[in-house]
Amino acid sequence: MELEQNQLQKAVPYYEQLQQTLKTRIWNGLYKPGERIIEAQIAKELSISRSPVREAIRALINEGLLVTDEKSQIIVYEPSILDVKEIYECRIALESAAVALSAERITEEQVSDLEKILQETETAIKQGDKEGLVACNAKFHQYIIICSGNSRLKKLVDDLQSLTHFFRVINIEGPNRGETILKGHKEIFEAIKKRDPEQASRKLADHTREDLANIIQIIEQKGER
Amino acid sequence: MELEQNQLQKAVPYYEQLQQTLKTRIWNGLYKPGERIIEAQIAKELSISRSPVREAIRALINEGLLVTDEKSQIIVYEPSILDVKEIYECRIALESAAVALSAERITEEQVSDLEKILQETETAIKQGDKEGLVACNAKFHQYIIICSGNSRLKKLVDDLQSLTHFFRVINIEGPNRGETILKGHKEIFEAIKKRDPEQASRKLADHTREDLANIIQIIEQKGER
DNA sequence: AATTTATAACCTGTCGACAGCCGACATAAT
DNA sequence: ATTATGTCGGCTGTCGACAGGTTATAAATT
Repeated sequence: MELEQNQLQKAVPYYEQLQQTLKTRIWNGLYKPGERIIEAQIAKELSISRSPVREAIRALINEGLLVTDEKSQIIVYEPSILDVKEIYECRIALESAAVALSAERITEEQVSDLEKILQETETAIKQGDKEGLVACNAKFHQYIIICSGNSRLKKLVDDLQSLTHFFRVINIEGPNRGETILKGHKEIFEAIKKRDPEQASRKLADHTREDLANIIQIIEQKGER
Repeated sequence: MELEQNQLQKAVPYYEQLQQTLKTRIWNGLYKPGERIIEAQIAKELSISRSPVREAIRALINEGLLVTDEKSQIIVYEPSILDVKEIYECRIALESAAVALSAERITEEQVSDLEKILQETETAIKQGDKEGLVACNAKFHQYIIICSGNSRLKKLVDDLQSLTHFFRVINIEGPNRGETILKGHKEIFEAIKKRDPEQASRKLADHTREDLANIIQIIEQKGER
């Protein structure tokens, strides 16, 4: 039967589950940016000991979603404009290199997978499905990295991913964002399909810089109110 | 008086000290690649409890110097040729982006700092000081990242740094390596000095690819014996 | 001798406890 | 009233202990 698991999985340790839990709590704004996080408090809330909580927190610090201040207190990551710029510079460095590799190495099958993602994106836009759009956006970028065939590159991008998530959510705000993003993706896709690393790389960098500009504008706009 | 410290420093926690200790042990080959590492064992050896050891190990896993296998056993990182290639692709992506930024943003003072590093390198070569050469090489690359002014970019490169260390040591083996490396660095330096991001980026990528080719050759050579 | 079974040794994930440090609040001194 | 002193509570870093799952070792069976 379909539901059957063909292989038992070892119990997922608390600290891993917790890492996921905390991550979504942060993403969903349950913990506010700048808010202090306390090991013992979370441990008590979930009726587990501090050890797994500690490990989960350490992992999230590595992901950048939590930050330690001078007094080794732990607070939730607070995006700043400077930081957005830095993160996007990193993404451009990593992803434009990745897409160049992908354009060289991608298989026919992967090309059609990519195309499928673009179609999904189109559907999401038509239905006004914002969450779906964010997901498709992430999926497109992620799949390109996978096609590069470099697992370390993928890991580096994934590490940035937790932070990028914030901005992806912001990024779909603004006039005609869905269409603009899709257009950018299509151009990147075409360059990959033509196996033109140089162009793919440039298109991706342009596209990402455009995202960045949009995000900054929205943040500044919000700040004014 | 001069010796007076104007500010007390908080004690460095065990887990941080230990992280450093373990790192150098791995670098120095005290723990062999592929060798298994056991929390309790290290804890006992150093007469501390498992908690700080655990945290140090987790940190090193993040750096890539330790790896968990399927049974969540912990073993020392084992460089492979595929891996070297992947890591160097990542370095090229990150560092060539960084050097482009540096060429745009570098200050006069930083330019002369960089030049000083090149002079040190020259001295190290003349004196046949291999360790000094490795250090200078690392210093040069690192300082370029700093000049880019992007702290996240720096962190990403630093993360790779722990692994890169292995290969830097290998890289100075081979005929005329010191001179070749220095020549590459000088070219990069000149491009930065001219504030030519495009050229700096290209020179760095070429230089790094050359390092990679050399490293691979040496590794393969060793394998044959 | 080869294979199975039964123990024993080991390791990781988790727990509860304690010490030292820091800040908050309260109380005392000028 | 303001500054100084003292106490309390909270939080992090560290400790030792235990449970459950694995692996290795030794005994038993064929």
